[in-house]
This record gives sequence, structure tokens and C-alpha cells, in this order.
Amino acid sequence: MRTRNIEKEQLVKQTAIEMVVNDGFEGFSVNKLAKACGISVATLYIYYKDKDDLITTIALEEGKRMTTISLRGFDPTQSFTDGLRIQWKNRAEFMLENPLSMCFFEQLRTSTYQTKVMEQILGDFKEAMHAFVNNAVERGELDSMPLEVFWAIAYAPLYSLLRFHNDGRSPGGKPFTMNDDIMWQTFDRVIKALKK
Amino acid sequence: MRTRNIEKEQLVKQTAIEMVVNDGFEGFSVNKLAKACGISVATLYIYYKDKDDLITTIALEEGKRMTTISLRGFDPTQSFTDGLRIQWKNRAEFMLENPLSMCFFEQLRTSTYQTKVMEQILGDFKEAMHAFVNNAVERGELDSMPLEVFWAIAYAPLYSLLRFHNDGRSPGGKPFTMNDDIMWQTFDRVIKALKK
DNA sequence: CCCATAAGTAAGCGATTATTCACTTATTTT
DNA sequence: AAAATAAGTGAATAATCGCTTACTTATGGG
Repeated sequence: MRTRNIEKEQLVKQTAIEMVVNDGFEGFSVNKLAKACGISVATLYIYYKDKDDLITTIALEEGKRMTTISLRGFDPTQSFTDGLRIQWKNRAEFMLENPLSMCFFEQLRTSTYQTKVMEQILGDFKEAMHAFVNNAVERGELDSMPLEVFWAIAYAPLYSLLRFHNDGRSPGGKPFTMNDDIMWQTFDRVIKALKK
Repeated sequence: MRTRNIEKEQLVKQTAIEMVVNDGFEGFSVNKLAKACGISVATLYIYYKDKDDLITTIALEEGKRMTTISLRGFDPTQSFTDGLRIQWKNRAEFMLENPLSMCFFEQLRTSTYQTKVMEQILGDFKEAMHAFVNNAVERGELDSMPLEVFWAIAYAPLYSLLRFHNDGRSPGGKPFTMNDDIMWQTFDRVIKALKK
């Protein structure tokens, strides 16, 4: 039998992400995707069951890549400051090296695919984070607080900075590029807000 | 001459927002909107120049409503803690009372309408915020810091909580309803992170 | 009252949507 | 070399897209 062209498959995935990032899901179509890849639209239906399957499969693959990197070197039993610092480092690293992926996830999060995809992607993640916070509270490093409050203070500021960086402008409308100094300065303040 | 049906116009606006919130811009179409409102699609083209004009006009109206409420009782010269507290109160109040509007803005922010609409909406806002931060720094209440850092710490946690509330679930996947206690507990930590 | 005029509509335009089908091409196995 | 089979395609489907046109309806000023 004829062998499948792996490069074409990768091209489809990359191009699909670019299309969604540039024009949103409203501007995405399988016909346009096929044309942009220089293949027949019918070929897409060999790779994927339908449009929905195409999006969710690509999202899940990309999500797995992200969670793997984000949990690298992370251990729920390590000290609170160390654990959170690694989380910030990993997440920032992934987002800065894969700005397209970051934009793609933002599109997913605010789309109808949200419940279908994001919960699966963030599954392992949430579990590890829950254990991590509980350990820190038990050791007395952290006040007990609702998980939503922890999440809002510990991670929302990081993602806010990353979004400014990705949009290329600050809240004042001026150009903005994230750097280590700004990031760790923010991290220190977040620690101050969380620790006893 | 025949008089315009104001109720129909309001119905169009409300229904358009609901459609975008429920199905995203990908699921929004002028034909569906007209059908949902029980009017002819041609009538929409009396109210609005085209689809783009429909979205941007509605977005700008809704945005004006939000910024007006958010700046109510706010004065860039007042003390840092008081000013930020009023901001949190106003923004939370609007978002909790207008969950549909909040979702609509989230769709706008992550859509191709972003640059066209969000900058106009947030214009006055950013100006007031800039003056407010500068004053607080001059009075010595606040460390000087990049505006992005301020924004990330001062507001990102609030919006994070509001999103959890709106989605109806916490980061752990459990049901979540925002209340005053959780909100002001978070506020206190944010103040701790920002003040000298 | 009546008519000028804006409000409102039914029907349909060409373009694009997701998906399918009958078909050809390339490669592995025998 | 030939048979078997998956990979890949061009052209078409019905449905829906944004938008227009030719037309009818309702109402305020004369």
C-alpha cells in the first residue's frame, strides 16, 4: 500500500493553527485549509473524521505538549516558593517559545470547543496543583484559601504579562516586550501576596 | 413617515449579544439573527450598514455602558487603596449584573474585532488609570513599577475570579459562586503585593 | 384625509460552507 | 510483474453565508 506523507500531515496541523490564530474560528474553513496546504480537501477527511475532529485532535496534541513541558521538574511536594517558581519558569518558557500555541489556546478557551477540549488538557495539571497547594498549607507556608483565590493570585498575573507580551503592547498602548526582570519582579510580589 | 420600532432594535441588540456569547462569532450570522428576532434580514441592513457595523456599533454601545459604570465615583487623585477598591467594586458589580456583557467582551477581545473596538472602549479607562498610578507613586504609597506589572497584579486576579464565577466552576472543576468574602480577601492580598 | 417617505419585507443573488463520491496514484506484498 | 490496498484527488453536493433588489406597509405633516 501507499505510505502516508507525514510532512503533509504536519503542514496541515501547523497551517490550521496559524489560520485559527490569525482569523479566529470564524475565519477558519476546511476548504481554505486544504487550499493553503496545497492538498485536496478530501485528503483532510482521510486524516480526520470531520472538522470537529480536526480541531479537537490538533488541540489535544498541542495541549499534551504544553502540559508536559509545564510539569517538567515540578513536584507537588517541593517547597511552595520553589514549586511556584518552576511553574512560572516552565509556563513562561513554553508561551514565549510557542506564541502561536498560546494564541491558539486562547481561541480554544473562548470557543465552543472549550468544554470539549480544555478540561482534558488541564486535567493532570489541576490535580498536581491541588496536591501542591495542600502540601504547602499543611507545612504552614501558605494560608489556607479557596483554590480559586490561589489560582487568581498565583497565575493570572503571569498570563496577563504574557498576553501583553504577545499582543506586543502594554495597557498604556505602548510597545511591550516581556523580560526576566519584569517577570521575576512580578513573581516576588505574587509570593508576598500569598505567603503568611 | 412610518416610525421606527425601538423595541425591535433593542431586541436585535440583545439577541445578537446572546448569539455571539452562546456560539461565538463563528456561530453568528445575520440570517440567523434576523430569523431569531422574527424580522427580515433586510431590516437589519436598515439599522446597520453591514455585519461589521452591526457588531462594532453594538460593542461600542455596550462598552460605553461598562466604562461609565466602572469609573463611577472614581477619582485619579484619591488614595491608592480607596481608588483601587472602588475600581474592583464597580467592575465586579457590572460583570456580576451583566454576565452576558462580560462574555461578549471576552469574545470581542479574542476576535478580529479586537483592535477595531477594544481600544476605543478602553481609551478613557487607561488614561484615568495611568494618572491614578502616577499619583500613588508620587505620594509614596506605591513602589514605582512598569504599568504592565501594576495591571497584571491589580486587575488580572479580579478578572480571573469573575471568569470562574461566570463559567460556574473553580479551577478544581467544582461549582463556584463568587461572593464578597472571597473577593475582598483577594483584594487584601493584591494590596499587600502592591504597597510598599 | 391623503400622500410623501421612511420602515419593513419576500425572494433571491453569487460566493462559500462542510462533506461526499467516483476515481487515480503510489507502494508494499506476493 | 501483478495484485491488493491505502493515499490522495477533482468535482460536485445541499445548505448556508453576507447582502441586494423590487416591492408593500404604516404613519406624521400638509
